Amino acid sequence: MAREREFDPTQALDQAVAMFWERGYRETSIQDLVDTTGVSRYGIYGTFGNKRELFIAALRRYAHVMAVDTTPGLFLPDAGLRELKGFFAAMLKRASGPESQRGCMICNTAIEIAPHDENIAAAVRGLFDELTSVFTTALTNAQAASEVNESLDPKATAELLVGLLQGAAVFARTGTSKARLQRYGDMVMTILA
Amino acid sequence: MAREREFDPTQALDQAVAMFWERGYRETSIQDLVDTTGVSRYGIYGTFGNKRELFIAALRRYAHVMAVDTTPGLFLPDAGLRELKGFFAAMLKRASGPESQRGCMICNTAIEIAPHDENIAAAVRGLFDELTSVFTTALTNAQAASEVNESLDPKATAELLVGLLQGAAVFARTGTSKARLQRYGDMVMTILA
DNA sequence: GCCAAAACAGAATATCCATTCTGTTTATTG
DNA sequence: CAATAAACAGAATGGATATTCTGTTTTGGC
Repeated sequence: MAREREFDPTQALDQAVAMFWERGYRETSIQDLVDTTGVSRYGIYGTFGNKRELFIAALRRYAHVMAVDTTPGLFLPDAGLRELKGFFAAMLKRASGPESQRGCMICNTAIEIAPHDENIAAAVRGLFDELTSVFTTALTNAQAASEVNESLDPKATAELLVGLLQGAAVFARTGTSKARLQRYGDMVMTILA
Repeated sequence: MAREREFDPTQALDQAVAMFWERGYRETSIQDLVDTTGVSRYGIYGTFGNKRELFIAALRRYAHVMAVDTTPGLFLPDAGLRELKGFFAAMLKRASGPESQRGCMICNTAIEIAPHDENIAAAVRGLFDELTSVFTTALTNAQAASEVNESLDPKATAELLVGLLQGAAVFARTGTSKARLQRYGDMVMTILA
């Protein structure tokens, strides 16, 4: 017995993800979100609480969409070199495309907010840990299949790969050329051989 | 024939570097700089122009101090694996210390400002290029001395190392443990062998 | 059709910020 | 010592921002 909501919260959240991802937290105002999503201030505050909570929801949504959208196979227990390659290829393809300047929202958040907000820092570390864990599994499987150099410690190598991914995200955000990013991706696979 | 300046511009710039490095551009106000440096608004605007110009001066100063302070030998034409190792060790030591949350000012700038300011993006790319060039020289020398795997392409490997350094900077900014950063540094050297 | 609950648009509030302006102080030059 | 050029402290300006508040509109149940 009330007026019904005029917007779809998930769609609005996705639009917020796009804005926060591209411009960062500080550079995205509530007014920007109102203008872009068409959602009223009332709707935003009523649905998401405040700007900080909306940002955290957007970060979670980003991580989830990224995991599911690109190479879902990587997150299965039998993932191997194929899925690892696919994941890096997908990330670098995105980093070479028209949305390249967005980089990686987790990386951007790590730099912009993590040092000033311990909760967000912990969330970012948690996301890095999850990725490390998934990479470790894939590397272990790949070594069992003799697809990856067996002298590499899987966990330490997984941590290195997460670092390499962050490096690529930084490069993407500065407008690094497609050729260079491609060379970078090739080198990542080379060191695993 | 006038009143003399009450502050040392270089010292003030170094204090500005510390603030911008730690908090970023947006989160550092002119008032913060006035309070911390003790320099009047008049002095800041008269000496450095405006906030953006001051930031660019601080970024240049940072890059210069970093190059000179840590492992100056790396920037000489006969640098080799020893200097490369020394540089990474120095960077990771800093990333493990009390100022770890600062990360790397170039990396922070790449994320926070480069996508919205093409001049700064170009400056950041230029700094990455310089580092890549220095790493390439060191890797070439190291290969000639059989200290580094000779099947690795020096330039592509140098670009990978710059990416690894950015990855470490991102980790540092999220409060990653000392042990993990140490393991990361060890892995970097492992892949060169 | 009427009422109450909830959503809407946008005004109001209280800060904060970069930059400029004003009046004052200081030191050098003549 | 007087004049002046430049530096200082801090007020003023103009604009932006997150959040709250107000008055209006909508809708489902009676």
